[in-house]
Amino acid sequence: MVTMQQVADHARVSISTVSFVVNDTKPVTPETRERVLQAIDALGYRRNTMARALASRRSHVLALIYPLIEQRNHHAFVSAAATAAREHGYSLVLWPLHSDEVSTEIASLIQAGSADGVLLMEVQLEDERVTRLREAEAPFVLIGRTRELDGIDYVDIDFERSTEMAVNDLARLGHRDFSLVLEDLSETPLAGYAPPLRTEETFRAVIAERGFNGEVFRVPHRAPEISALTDRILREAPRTTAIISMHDEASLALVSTLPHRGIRVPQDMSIVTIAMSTAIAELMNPALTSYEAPGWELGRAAAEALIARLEGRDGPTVQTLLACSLREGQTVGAPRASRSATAPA
Amino acid sequence: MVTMQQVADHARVSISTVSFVVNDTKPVTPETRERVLQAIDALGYRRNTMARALASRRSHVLALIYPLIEQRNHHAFVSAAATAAREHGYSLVLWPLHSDEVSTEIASLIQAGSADGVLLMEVQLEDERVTRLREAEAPFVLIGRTRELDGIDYVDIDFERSTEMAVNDLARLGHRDFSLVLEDLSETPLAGYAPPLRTEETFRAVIAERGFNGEVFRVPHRAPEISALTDRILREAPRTTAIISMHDEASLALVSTLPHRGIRVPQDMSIVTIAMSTAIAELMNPALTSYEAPGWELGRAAAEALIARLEGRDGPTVQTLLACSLREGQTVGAPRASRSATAPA
DNA sequence: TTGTAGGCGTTATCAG
DNA sequence: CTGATAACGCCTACAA
Repeated sequence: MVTMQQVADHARVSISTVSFVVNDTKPVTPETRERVLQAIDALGYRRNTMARALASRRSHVLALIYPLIEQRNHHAFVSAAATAAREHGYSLVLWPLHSDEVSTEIASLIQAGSADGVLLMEVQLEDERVTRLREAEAPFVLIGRTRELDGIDYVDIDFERSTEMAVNDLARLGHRDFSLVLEDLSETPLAGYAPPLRTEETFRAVIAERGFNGEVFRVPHRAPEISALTDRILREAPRTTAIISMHDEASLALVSTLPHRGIRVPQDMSIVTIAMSTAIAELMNPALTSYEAPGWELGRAAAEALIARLEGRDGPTVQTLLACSLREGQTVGAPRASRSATAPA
Repeated sequence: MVTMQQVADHARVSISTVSFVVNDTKPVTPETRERVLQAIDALGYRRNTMARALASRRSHVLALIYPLIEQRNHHAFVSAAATAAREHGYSLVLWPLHSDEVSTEIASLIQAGSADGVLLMEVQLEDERVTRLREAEAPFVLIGRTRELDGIDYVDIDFERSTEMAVNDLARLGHRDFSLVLEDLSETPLAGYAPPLRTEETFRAVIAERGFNGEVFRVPHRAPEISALTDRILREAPRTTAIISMHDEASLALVSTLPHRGIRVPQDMSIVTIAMSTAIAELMNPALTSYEAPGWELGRAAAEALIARLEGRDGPTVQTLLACSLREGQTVGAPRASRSATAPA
């Protein structure tokens, strides 16, 4: 391993001069700088990450804490965060965390100096991890939102706006009778997960405001309930002409099952999904129209917000909301003029 | 921040003694140990990661290098690797790497002491990154296999065996006429990606050995080609009664398109997919029968192999192959006794 | 503009 | 079994 001292010797300067040019922290004459640079090049010097971290008290590591639930598509998000981090000279470590370790592990991560800051995903409305992070005075950025948001940095999907867009886009085509499909997380560790709650709330508000009809279906993550959904909607909300779904599995099931009930998509029923991975939506036949989650942008925004916080401790609170963007598919059309109840097969 | 020295003072021992109990590196009298432990507890001491790394010359970090291609489902794999790492006192950092940075970045990662070892995924048959890693004498484990494997640690899916299983399972039901669908990566950065190559080779061998008929279809990752696949198979390999697919998008397209051609799945055509994310397979209607990739096991095995290599530099080469496991769906059945060509719609 | 020297918090070697 | 003490490689006042 090549050390700074060796570079200094080779360039016939002192070790601090090397440090100055490496970190660009103090002015150095062009000639000296050049000599140093050449020495660095000649010797193949790399400044030691750990020594730097120790001396500067900054690890240049961001920890991404995520639960091991893993049903969703966090891929774009994680990649984007890692990429952005690296572009800024940071690295991203994955910190899988079971719910029962939260209290102990989360503070120690920072106290041990393993990371400078924390990215927290799958945030719940009331989230113990946030409490712990504040207690530990750890710099952090949420991906998602807690209920209480005073002075908290976060980036999140704008579910409110996305839901509104979905209803409005469909209304523009003439739809008046909606069904909303959500994941029922009530019996899972994600019980307090905000997106379905926010979406439902917004849905009800928009529906009420515009005088539409809207039914809400909460569907757990179990095969039987998912399979039964199609018939359930046809039975319990027979007037439905448009389904808005935030339940990936249910969306797919609907698209592939409705035709078997004699209901054509989109002629007899429109379907849109919110925040689904487009990769999957596009694979369906017909391709699902979806409001795509801005995963990549969120990941980047989160990492950059955290770095900004780390580098300028004072800055204003970052509270970024990004709406989903419409990805046209083939599951949306105008409602049939005169369709009423359609009997299940 | 609480330091070892403070703990030592509090426990009225020397700093080295604290180190001995913290690291369990030398025998200490139960009483002294107890005093130290209590001091640690009382002060809330955490040993500083960076100082330890510097002094011990071991960062306890594993770097997961992955390309930004991202079409696959690496989630289980990454989570498992991160989890296993943490269980062993390591952490996993994500190191996104564009192909043009390979030569410079890969060595510096180790030389800078940012990580002790490297996990490399999406390995190609000839992979420059492997060359670089060897040059840098960086400890590494592949997820995947290069052509040359002497003394190289790797874990990989046993595509050969998985393919064989698929053909044999189908043959047992009476199938004799197969089509194999693969991703055509020839124009992509993954051109030398081994799985499709190994699978094709095995497929041809098994087919030949057992005297079956088999056609191979290479399908790029573009919508038109994927949509056209169904008709292409019906046209070019009309006798096919069973399709084996290692192309996720194509698998989905086949399942949802064949019925529109008057071909029922599985009565008229069986379909199995290899190495697809089960999560998706199960969403289809009918649910895809699939040979599921052991993502979680691979991730864990890879991390543990690397750690073993780091801790006992000498150990034997780890070369682990894990076959996919059958996940029954509803897309496989016996072939129709007397089906011949079926005309495209 | 450049150099000197004292940490940063641990580990690890050697005495005792 | 316990304690000094010298690294580890770099950063950063402070001095020159």
